Amino acid sequence: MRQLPPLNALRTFEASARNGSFAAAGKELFVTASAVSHQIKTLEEYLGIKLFSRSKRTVELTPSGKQYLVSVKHALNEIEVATHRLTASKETNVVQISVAPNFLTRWLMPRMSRFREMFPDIELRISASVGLLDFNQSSTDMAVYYGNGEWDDIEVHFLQKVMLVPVCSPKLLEGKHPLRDPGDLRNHTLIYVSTRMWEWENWFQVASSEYITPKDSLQLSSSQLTTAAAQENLGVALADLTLTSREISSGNLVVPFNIPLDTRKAFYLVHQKHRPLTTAMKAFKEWLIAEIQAPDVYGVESELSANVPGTASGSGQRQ
Amino acid sequence: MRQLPPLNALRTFEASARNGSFAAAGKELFVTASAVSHQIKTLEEYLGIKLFSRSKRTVELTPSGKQYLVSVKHALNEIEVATHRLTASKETNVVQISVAPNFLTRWLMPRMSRFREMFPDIELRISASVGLLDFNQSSTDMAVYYGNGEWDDIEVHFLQKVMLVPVCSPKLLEGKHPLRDPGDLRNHTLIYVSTRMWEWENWFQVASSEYITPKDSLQLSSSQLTTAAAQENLGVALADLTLTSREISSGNLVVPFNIPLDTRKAFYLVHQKHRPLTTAMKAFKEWLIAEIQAPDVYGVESELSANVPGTASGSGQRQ
DNA sequence: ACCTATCATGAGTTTTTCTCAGCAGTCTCG
DNA sequence: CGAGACTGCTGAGAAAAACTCATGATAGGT
Repeated sequence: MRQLPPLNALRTFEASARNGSFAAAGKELFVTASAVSHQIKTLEEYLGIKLFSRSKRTVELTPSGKQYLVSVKHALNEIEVATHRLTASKETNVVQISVAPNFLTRWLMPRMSRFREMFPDIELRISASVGLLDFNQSSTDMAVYYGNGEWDDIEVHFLQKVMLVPVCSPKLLEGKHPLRDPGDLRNHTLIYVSTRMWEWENWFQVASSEYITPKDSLQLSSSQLTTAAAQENLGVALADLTLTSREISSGNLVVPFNIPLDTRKAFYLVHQKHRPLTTAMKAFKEWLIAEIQAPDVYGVESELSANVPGTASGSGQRQ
Repeated sequence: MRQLPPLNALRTFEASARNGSFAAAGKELFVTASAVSHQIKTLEEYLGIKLFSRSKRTVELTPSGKQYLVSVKHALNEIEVATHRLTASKETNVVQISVAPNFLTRWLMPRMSRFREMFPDIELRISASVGLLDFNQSSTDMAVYYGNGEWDDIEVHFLQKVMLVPVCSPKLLEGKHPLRDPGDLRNHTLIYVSTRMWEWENWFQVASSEYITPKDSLQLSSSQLTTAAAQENLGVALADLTLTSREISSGNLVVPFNIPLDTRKAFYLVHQKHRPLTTAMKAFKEWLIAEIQAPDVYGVESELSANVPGTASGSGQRQ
């Protein structure tokens, strides 16, 4: 048997806290400020704890109130999302997708137009976000995660491995410090993603070379920025081969050493378990899977051979 | 502005679903079955969706109802836990702890009496559980997790690394297939934890030996069982040195090769972020940290040398 | 100093929720 | 087979909860 507080009072509490005022909360709930005051009083009496500290003109949450609000907000939000999901037509043609930023800008965005051609009726609402999300707390339908694929309580579908290779601007190769073997990197700036400092170290291991302390190093917060920095001739970064295929084939980036580091991480398409997919969701999922298995439009593989050591300097002519 | 369904009706809905009957739900809520019926009807009208399918004598959840129930239950549970946490005296001397099974039985249990001596007033309520838990959904105060320490939104405190070494019964060494170097393991049964099949392979890598296909293999579901199986002379298992120190020093288990595999995983003490700890919680946390740093009571380190290759057969005399 | 905004409180009103009574269907057991 | 025990639905009236209004108090802005 459950022991629950007066639930309607919780709704009033949450609105009051959010608005920072009983009067404002009353307006939102279409009742008078007096009604709000009564409700809060009831709740406080039930709990035996003051949730707001009153200073005759303004109200402010007490520490207990703040703590309680977090959970109440979370719970009400879940109810709201669940109710909306239930009420919303089963056959909407809108799909809300949250995508790992790098995958979004370098893979999905360039292919969006192809999806829209195939499914002009389906509206994709895309947002970028790192890390996991709680499907019970957001109205997001599906997501593209970056990681090792080990997540609980969600349906996971493998999309694509992430293999890192060093990339740099073609100009870098024209400088006085050539890149003939991995050890030559000591004369260059290594660009790190600050949360994944170990990647360069691992790469040197794979390249059967000792880890070198680079001339300079540059730390940036995301792989998007490191790739951009490499392109701006700021040094050498580690980037995924597939995701940078456009820059490589256009000659904006070159691969001085075609030695890939297997990060053991990948991109995955995920969605809620036990949830029947709408037609639109199914269409997106199937398109994504088919598209990712299709041969690369930009033909990296063939181009790449022109950018590996030996012929690398030749590719610099374009830029 | 929020768009919430009638919240009291949700409480009734949840109780009805849980009890599988309006009458039973009524009893639980101290109202008549009629009141329950009215409430459910109101909710269904609000949603525009039937939650129960009525068959004139019994009610059953519709698919939509089932789906909705999951979220409603989750949300109400969170409210209940939060309310209870708020209401409960700030200075209770009860601490609820969820502990990884292997750590519980092999480390915490043997030391519990020491804690009780030091803090006779504090009552520990301990349960074993694998994987993560949601502190917003359970009244657990703290937990000991096994993993890589990368968890979001919780306070994490490192306790102890997990280093795996092969262990077996001393009798095994007396058999006709001695264990002189890792390759000799091909003549024995290797015991695996079924969810962590790769550990043996990694160990052979560390032991600079090729991965061998063992004579037999045995898969068990937890490291508790694999250790027990090794002790029962069923083969060779990988076990954590610290956690099996008692068995090793008592001679029930021996370490044929003192080559540890660093699993990169460890035990961590975790609790909610931003939550002020009670005195009892602080006491347990500090005791645990101090205890884990204290020199091992069973003096494994000194004993161990007697159980490594060369002198290993000698340790078999005890058992 | 005065006007306005905000909140508390208690009495009275409105709205919501609950009970009761009656009806109907179904399962059980003698 | 049929009476009795359950279970659920419904509508009307009763009970409870929620809301409004009036009043008072206090603080901030002008």
